[in-house]
Amino acid sequence: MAAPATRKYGGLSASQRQSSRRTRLVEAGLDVLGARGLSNMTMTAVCARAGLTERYFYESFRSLDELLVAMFDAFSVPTHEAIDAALKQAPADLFERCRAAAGALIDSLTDDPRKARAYVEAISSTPLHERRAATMRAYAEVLAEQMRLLSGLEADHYRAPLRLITTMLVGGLAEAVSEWLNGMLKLSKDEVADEASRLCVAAAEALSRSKTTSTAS
Amino acid sequence: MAAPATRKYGGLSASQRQSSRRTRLVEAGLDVLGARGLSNMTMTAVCARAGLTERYFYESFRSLDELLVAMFDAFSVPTHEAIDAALKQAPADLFERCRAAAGALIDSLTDDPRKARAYVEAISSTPLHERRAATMRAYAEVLAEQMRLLSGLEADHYRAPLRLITTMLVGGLAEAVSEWLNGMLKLSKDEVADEASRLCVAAAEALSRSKTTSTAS
DNA sequence: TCATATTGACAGGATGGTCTGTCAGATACT
DNA sequence: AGTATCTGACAGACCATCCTGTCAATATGA
Repeated sequence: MAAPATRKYGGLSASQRQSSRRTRLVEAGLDVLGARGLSNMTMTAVCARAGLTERYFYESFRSLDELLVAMFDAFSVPTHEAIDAALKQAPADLFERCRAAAGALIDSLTDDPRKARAYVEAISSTPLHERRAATMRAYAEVLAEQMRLLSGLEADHYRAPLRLITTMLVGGLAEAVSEWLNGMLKLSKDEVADEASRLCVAAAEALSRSKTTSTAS
Repeated sequence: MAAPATRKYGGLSASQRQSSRRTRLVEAGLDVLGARGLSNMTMTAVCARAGLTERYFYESFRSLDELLVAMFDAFSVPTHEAIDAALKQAPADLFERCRAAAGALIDSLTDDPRKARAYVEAISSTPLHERRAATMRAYAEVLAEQMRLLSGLEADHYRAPLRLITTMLVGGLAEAVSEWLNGMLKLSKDEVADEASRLCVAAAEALSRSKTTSTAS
């Protein structure tokens, strides 16, 4: 009985239309999450906001959690790219590189007010919490890499402590940004990035000092 | 019509019985949260676990969120007390005091396996997230106090940066403990506490160095 | 032993959200 | 224009949970 059909519509192919709907749902999700909070973010509300029927929800996502993950990626991926780009341009100095990365992170997170709200609210979702943990681990690894390269922490016995320290620094920055977004920290963007980067440098120095017995290679 | 009645039952007064039920609900909440996760923690499940009818749930709590907050307090209060006690005994040295506090925190969190699970899961709840934020602020303030006293950071212009740094350190420790509980960090309890405390000392030193121009009092 | 408080069990309505199905109207290909 | 596809609107079944009410069984004090 002929091909399973796939016709142009509104000048768009079937897959274009589908991915456009998906995008609309993700955007609507950000709107709803920002405006009404996570507990009021239901499929019904998201679909209404997107101007789509619930039927189309299942076309792109199997559950709200899947949408949540897609929303997270929608702003965590660009953020990650911004950080990568900033790092590529920064000079080979630990403080400068931390500054560049932290600045890129904060800028990326604050360029869309919805992101800020989502970033804070998002933690209150179990699947997102896991996603967030994975992202944090990745950032911690990037930071560890920088420290290894720029502070001579190559030795193997640094691995575990370095991992702990970078986890703390990255987690700490996340917490600080969260507090800053809530208006609890009376500092400018730049000051936040500055202080955080200084702490990274101090941490690297402390680490290289603490095991000084076997580092004079 | 006599008095509104209040009779002993099982050797307990009315208020004793009520508070006992409340305790049972909190305990059951910890069990359910630990065993089945936050999304499966419903009133029905908690009541079943507690061996109480849903009617009694409303006697002590108006909503699941209220129970969640009570559960949080049930282990955050003892933890806070443990930290206070540890700080009282510790010598007047920043590293030692950080070590004592961090050790007390970790010990308190790991003495009951349910706490650990709850600590990780708990973040995925909006009301708890706020509670957590308040607790973190309190811990950050305690740490800031220690730094001020023991590292000569009394000057007023330290306030904002110090607050940022302590927020990062406390938030970082929380993240690290969370990762450690997940088995992502191959370190012993003591090593975690040691490294974290060392980072606190390094942070204090960096802070006092960075504004050295006006500190030579 | 009797009366009354207290309890646990259960029933069931109310609510809110998830899904699936139908259908008329709009759009595009021939 | 005619036909087939695609779309959005709606209806409503289904389900889980919340929450309240009733009631018999039990424990207590008099």
